Amino acid sequence: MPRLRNLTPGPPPDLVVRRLSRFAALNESERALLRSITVVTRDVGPGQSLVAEGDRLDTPWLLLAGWACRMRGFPDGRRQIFEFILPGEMYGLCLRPLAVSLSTIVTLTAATISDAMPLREVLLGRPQAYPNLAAALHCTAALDEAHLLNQLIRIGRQSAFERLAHLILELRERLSMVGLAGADTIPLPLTQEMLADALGLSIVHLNRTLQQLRRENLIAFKSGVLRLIQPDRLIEIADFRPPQVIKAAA
Amino acid sequence: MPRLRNLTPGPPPDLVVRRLSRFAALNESERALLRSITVVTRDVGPGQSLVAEGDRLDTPWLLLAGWACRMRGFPDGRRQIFEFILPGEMYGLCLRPLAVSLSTIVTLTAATISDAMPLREVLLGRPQAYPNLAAALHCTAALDEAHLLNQLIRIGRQSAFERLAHLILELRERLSMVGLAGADTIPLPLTQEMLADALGLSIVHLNRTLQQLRRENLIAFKSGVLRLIQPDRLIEIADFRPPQVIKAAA
DNA sequence: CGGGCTCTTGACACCCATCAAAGTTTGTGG
DNA sequence: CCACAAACTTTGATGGGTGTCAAGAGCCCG
Repeated sequence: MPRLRNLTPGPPPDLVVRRLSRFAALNESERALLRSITVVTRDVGPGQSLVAEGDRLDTPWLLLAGWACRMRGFPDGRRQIFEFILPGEMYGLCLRPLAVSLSTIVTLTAATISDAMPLREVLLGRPQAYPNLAAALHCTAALDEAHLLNQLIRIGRQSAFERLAHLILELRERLSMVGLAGADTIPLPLTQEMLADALGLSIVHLNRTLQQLRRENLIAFKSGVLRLIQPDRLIEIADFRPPQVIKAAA
Repeated sequence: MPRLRNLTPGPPPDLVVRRLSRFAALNESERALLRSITVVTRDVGPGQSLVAEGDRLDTPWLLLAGWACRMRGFPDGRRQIFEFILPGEMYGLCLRPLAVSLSTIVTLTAATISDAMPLREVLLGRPQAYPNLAAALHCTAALDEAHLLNQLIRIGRQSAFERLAHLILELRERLSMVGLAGADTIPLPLTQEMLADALGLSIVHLNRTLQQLRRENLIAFKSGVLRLIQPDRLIEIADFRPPQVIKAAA
């Protein structure tokens, strides 16, 4: 059980509403539905499995606080993190009937989750009753896929230096959607091992790459807070392009 | 325009029916619907773009013959292939409304395609009229996702040797679903550059890795046909596990 | 105050990319 | 049908990016 600072503490604000509002303007009943979901919450420690490979994907969940990831492990201990799940994001939602999870979902830090079953009803049962919410949920699904492709690009065709820069920029963008990113600063409550497992690098090399970014005065990273000193240069280095997920018309 | 042998020629048999029948037992009207789709076809040369990044994903297509891929390119010429699209498989199907393609789809060989718009109707309009077909289509979507995760595992955490073995096994499994794989042989109409772009390797290194597999008497590969000499050893080397996509109940 | 984790550093080996050039196959046109 | 050109494959040499091993330093928690 790794020790981890919990850097997204405090009363869970309207992270989810704030995030989904980026995709579509939600009306009052839609916001109320979302808030009703986040009333009952559950706290989970770090390193806990939330969904196992093979589990039925019949219940969506909201991650209200803390970080998690989708991953898969090898028999020999290697593991690959497919994508991070950030505060305010959703997991376990799949519109296909009888869908089964192809990956394990585990918390990386202490976390707070809540059952979001009503959102499944919204999408499958009566989307027309919550049109904007349905559109927003579709957008988040599209973003998920975009993040997976980003991962492939990073790992397949970028150097360690480029990879790390690219991931940092993606995390900044996603955190800013829920209001957790400062002007040039983001919370990053991950160990270097977790970053390495996501980027397909060894721990040692990730550490050196991190230092290279520091040495070139591109970032600062201390006690779970990362500062982007020259975001524009990072964008250039990583060839970072924000995803083309179109905001659905109202 | 690369020169490429077209190794999946001849009259397009019931590839699609055969493949989807693996996932659910199709009734006669479902099979008839599928066959009606494949009557009107279009031939496309190699290297042709079928879907561009940003295109609306409102029309599904069937690839009746030839190979294609989903990919993304860098400004400097690097490119990453996300997944191959094999004969009998589908592309451009997305159930989300207003969905937009996040990748480019291009043919790798000469190919034959057909418009599969009716399948979209089946899923969105009246799935209960074609229950088995709908279930089968959901399975193919799940498989697609499994292949993406396979890619990430390969590229992120496997050596070149393991990667290539793993990809070969995945291709064998997929080709056998449409009846294109022999007992221990599969068609592989790809240049080494294409394989390299999929596996995140350089052409030269892919070539050497291929030779290593040959030298260790694991495969033979000549003029577009690959023979798996010791499939079991390949499975061991690559830690290959067939996807957990459950066959939906009838 | 002690014991795990985590981060950092150094040394070293090897996997893989790059550059360059020769060899081979395939398709095309005369 | 042959000859040529283009694309593809193979090979060698070399350098650099990353992984591995090992050990020490820092940090947080009990």
